[in-house]
Amino acid sequence: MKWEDLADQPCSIARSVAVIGDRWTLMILRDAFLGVRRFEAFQTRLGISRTIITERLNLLVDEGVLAKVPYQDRPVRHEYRLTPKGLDLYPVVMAIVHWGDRHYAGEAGAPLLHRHKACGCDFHPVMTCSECHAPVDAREVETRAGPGAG
Amino acid sequence: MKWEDLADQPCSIARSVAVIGDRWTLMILRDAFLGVRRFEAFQTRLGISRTIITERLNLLVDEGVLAKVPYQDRPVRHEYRLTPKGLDLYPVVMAIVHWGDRHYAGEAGAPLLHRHKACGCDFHPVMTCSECHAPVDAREVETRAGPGAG
DNA sequence: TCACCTAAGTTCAGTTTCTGGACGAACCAT
DNA sequence: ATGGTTCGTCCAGAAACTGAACTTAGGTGA
Repeated sequence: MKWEDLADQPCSIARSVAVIGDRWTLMILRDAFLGVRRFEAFQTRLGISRTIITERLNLLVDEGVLAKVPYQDRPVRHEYRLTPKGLDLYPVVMAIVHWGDRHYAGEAGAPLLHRHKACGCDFHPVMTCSECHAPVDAREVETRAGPGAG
Repeated sequence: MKWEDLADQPCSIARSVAVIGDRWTLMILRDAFLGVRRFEAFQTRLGISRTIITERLNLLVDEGVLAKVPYQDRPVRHEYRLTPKGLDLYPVVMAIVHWGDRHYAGEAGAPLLHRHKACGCDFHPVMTCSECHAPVDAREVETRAGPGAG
């Protein structure tokens, strides 16, 4: 299998991974959620090849995860903003952050804290069931083919 | 920046992405959560180079995400099982699945359904606040440097 | 007016990584 | 003896990534 074929698999992970599943794309999304919007800022923060920044930003724009919005004319300059589809990735990003916090934080603790404005507390994300609202554990879930299976 | 440097960043996303953040590793984890345990099964299901399977499985074992457990002697054969650290990735995998279900499912619907045994319902994951238990939206969160910041 | 600066790319040679396919090791079944 | 299974390794060629220079379109200061 090749990368391009991932998008055609009857599997939501494969389809998502085809868009967001490489190292630099995930790092770009992290920065986007931290408020980074400009090409130069992504490039400087990540310190990777401009070619890759261009390519990844274009892919995310093509997929509707980011929108390219002009913020000045003469000369035209654009910034990259998360779309609603992009904002929907927040649980993915937070789940990854939380796993890193649990398993790779040093003695000092987590590099970043997240405060939930609604309640005012520092929090970590908890995955709950949409139906009974209880926290869900991997072993309590049964997976089976759905209507969109191949 | 190079891949190896990601693990040394004062950022939980970078550290996590250094381990799980490439296309094939995420696909291997998907299969692991679906019950796949053997080298041949991973290779056949993914249809990618055996070299990559070997390399990725070894990385995941080194990082304690999978454990290499012998299931027979003469000749010794191993299977790869999710460790508790690996099972902690379930929210990451489910968040990715859910994003794919929302934005890439065809007319037919989701390729896979997930039943929460505790309540018996098909569900999707909801990210909630560990403190007030309310669902969390990206715009309700304020991020700031934590004790482990660089 | 001229030199220099910024932002957002593009181009390209050289390096690293990935692929597909063959091969190897250690055993089992017939 | 021949073929099958499982889990790899090895290698040449293809694809992806890197770093550095270059481009475009305009702005700044002297």
